[in-house]
Amino acid sequence: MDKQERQNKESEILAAAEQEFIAKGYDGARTTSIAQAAGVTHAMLHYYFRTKEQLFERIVDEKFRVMSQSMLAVFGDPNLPILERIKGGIEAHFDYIAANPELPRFVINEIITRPERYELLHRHAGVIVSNIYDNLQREIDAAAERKEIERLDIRMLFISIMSLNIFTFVAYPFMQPIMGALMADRNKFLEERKRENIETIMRRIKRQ
Amino acid sequence: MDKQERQNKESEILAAAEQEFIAKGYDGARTTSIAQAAGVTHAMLHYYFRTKEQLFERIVDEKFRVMSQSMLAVFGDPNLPILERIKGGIEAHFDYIAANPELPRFVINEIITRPERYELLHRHAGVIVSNIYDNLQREIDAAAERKEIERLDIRMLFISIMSLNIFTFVAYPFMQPIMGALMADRNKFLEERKRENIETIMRRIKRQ
DNA sequence: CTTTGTCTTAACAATTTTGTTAAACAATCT
DNA sequence: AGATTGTTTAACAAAATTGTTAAGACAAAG
Repeated sequence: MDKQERQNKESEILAAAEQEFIAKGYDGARTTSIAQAAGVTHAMLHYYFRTKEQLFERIVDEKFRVMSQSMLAVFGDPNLPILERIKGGIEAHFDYIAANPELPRFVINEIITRPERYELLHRHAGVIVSNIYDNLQREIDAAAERKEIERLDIRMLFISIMSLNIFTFVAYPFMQPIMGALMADRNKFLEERKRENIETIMRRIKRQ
Repeated sequence: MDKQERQNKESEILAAAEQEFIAKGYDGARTTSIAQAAGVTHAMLHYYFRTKEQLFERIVDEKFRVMSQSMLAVFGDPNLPILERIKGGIEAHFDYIAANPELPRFVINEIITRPERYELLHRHAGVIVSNIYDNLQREIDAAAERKEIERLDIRMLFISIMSLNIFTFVAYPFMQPIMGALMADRNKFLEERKRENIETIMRRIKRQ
């Protein structure tokens, strides 16, 4: 067996584990199911990753990283003028979540059911928060001073953007059947929803 | 043993089960832990509720009902003028979730990890959606015709309101430590956040 | 005060699930 | 080839967890 095949097996287990853990959570996931889905015996899974716990950590670390990146995306391109920058940030964040629609729910659940892991995202996110303060808040204050936009707390805006973008995906499965035609075509709905989120935030920002 | 004591035991088990299921999910919950928290032997738990599954269903049914009610609250008091009505709806919904902050996450998880139960909320929520259409959309259209507010799809507005209100609570545990002073005092933050959500939606509605 | 049905306990059974091990097997290096 | 190293398999062990049962305690009703 050559190296490529081995790595292949490892990554097949990881892929199967990701699916299983995201779909069923840590407690609901079964190492035997993961092994079966990956096409290996369950002894092999333990050979490669030792324990369920360790396998899970591999997935969680990866997902926390992606989640942190998605949050960074909200802050957009610093070279653009403030309104363009925020608009681009919303769009980038939306697209990021669209590419990983199950990410937020997984991460939030993980944090709530196992708070000890908290700190990992905390460390990642700590950097983000510094960014918000040191850069964007100043810029917003300046623009507000020039009467271009409303005076506001970037953290509140950040929460609003995350709310609007993330909820769309987290709640999709249970909103879809009660929304009729609006959500029947997923791609069309997501396009409309993205526009709606941008519009909502832009109106919150612009001076009336 | 009289009836009251019996009912007491039953409701103690239910209370303990609610806590455990919400905190750890179905798979993570342990019937022995529930029994212990309720102060009964685990055989008693099985005597009263037969299986873990049946005990869980009792909790889920209750939570689905509360969730449906909270969604209805969004539509506010039909006797008020449209802007007042929507503002009141946002506020009522926010307060509803504030009183049951773990409800949305629990319900969404339940639906996603066990889609077969889907239909329950679907049936409940179907009624809601009829309400939206037959009443509020008409009223909004009329107000838009009179140039009082923007023309918009009530379903999109509904999603936005739910997003802003629910995300606040679902994400609280992982936003709190990265938000510093803003979220340090929970009650103060929730008040500010409620105002912010109302402001955000009102600006989306009002004609510019 | 006996009968009836309900409640309680403790021990146990069945199953599921994670994890281990020893031996077979394959690949690689000298 | 022979030794060494790493991989795979099948069977097994250990633990946890849900659920059952038999025997008896207890309260309520006749």
